[in-house]
Amino acid sequence: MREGPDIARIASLVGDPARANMLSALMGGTALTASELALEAGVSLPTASSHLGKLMEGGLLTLASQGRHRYYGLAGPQVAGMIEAITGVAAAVGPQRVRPGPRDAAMRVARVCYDHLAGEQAVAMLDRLVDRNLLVRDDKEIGLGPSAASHFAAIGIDVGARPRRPVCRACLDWSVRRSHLAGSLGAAILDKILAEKWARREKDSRAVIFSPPGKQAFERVFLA
Amino acid sequence: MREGPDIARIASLVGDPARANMLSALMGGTALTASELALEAGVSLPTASSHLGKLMEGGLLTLASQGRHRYYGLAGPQVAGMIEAITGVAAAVGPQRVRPGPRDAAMRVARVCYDHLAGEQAVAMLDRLVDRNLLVRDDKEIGLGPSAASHFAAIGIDVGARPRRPVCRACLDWSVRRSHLAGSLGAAILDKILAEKWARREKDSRAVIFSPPGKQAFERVFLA
DNA sequence: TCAATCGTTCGAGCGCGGTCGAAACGTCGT
DNA sequence: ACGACGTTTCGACCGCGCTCGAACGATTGA
Repeated sequence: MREGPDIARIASLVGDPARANMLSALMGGTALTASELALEAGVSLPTASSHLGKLMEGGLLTLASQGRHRYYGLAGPQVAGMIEAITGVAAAVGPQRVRPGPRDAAMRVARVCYDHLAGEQAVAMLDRLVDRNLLVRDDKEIGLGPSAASHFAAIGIDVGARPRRPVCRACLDWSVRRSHLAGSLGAAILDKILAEKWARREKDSRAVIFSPPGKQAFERVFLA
Repeated sequence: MREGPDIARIASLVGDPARANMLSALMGGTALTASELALEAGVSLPTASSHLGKLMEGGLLTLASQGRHRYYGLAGPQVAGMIEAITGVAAAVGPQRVRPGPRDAAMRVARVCYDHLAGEQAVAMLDRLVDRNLLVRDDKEIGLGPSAASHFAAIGIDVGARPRRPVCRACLDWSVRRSHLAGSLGAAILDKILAEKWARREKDSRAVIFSPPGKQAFERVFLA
């Protein structure tokens, strides 16, 4: 009998199919209402509410009440990272009769991870940004290079704009097994990609689909 | 209803207290027998056997039969990483009435992570090895510096000895939130620390306790 | 103030899965 | 060959927790 952090308690929260579906849905990064999550999980509203209560009590979710709507979101990057880690094991261990359908292929190329871009494109982007010395890596921590502020400002991203959270952060990619860029800069870049309509989000999925011209624009700006 | 990797299936495996205890025990890195794991989890032998069967079926464990003993071990680093991630969330989210007892403090300083050293000491060690250019970091991947082979050979570690797995690898530390050194070199260093009796393993725990002279020796060799 | 919508709480049903004792199986000592 | 030990299988018990319908609470807009 060993003690320490109660890992079973956390894991069992994720272990219920309905709750797992809710958490997966929230990995999209946008906070959702109880009704939306009930639909997503395929359970009735009372059942969903009960699950949400448990996830809240477990500290995995945050709640923002706006009028009669109550928006649930992931509690933070650490929780998102855990979900990614579990997803990675599930994907590695369970290719049992689950062929990698077209949607999975799209997910591998580019997808939303909490609030930033993940997948092959995102990993390649971070590599290039480091190569170009716009970012400098030191372990999980990523710093801004000397010319970062002016460079990003030129494409409409103010790296000093959001004080609250670290500007850059590494986040491990479950499909590529290497890091991609998280943090407020990662979030801002995803915002830009969607705002410029370089890519659109697949309905009911985390997949991000680039249009052909959008892909070129993205590569010109971030993979050059 | 979303599909994709069956995260609930994996999480629910970890979600049972008995199985969680077994997995935590296996995070010590050494493979254990069914009886030992039953004792560790506080359940009867038949119950433990049932749990082990499920963990095997889920792909989280490997099995090595040696005579009438059957040794169970974690299936790989990815599984170990997932456990660490869950542990991190549990530790962050559940400081509810669980004060950081003396054992926890020791765990934070140095502990075994699968097969290598983790904790503050391990994080500091990786930092220093990189500073001294004995190792070079590139994302999760860590390479050997130019003088690495001769340096480590001088202290009795052959970095080319184990072909199977990557020599170096970064592993995220749940207490410090930065990376420490995994891979065969990480394992070899832990072996040396224990072989030289610089430190001993706490009974029934992952904690690694340095003796005062052992700590000095360790710091002279790896933190100089 | 009343109706409409969103969400939670209550109560009861019920099935899945954890639990253990007893027995069967397999391997190793002598 | 036999007995001892480690492990798995079988069968039965039992309770936790998921589930939903119905009722209650909350917030908004007319």
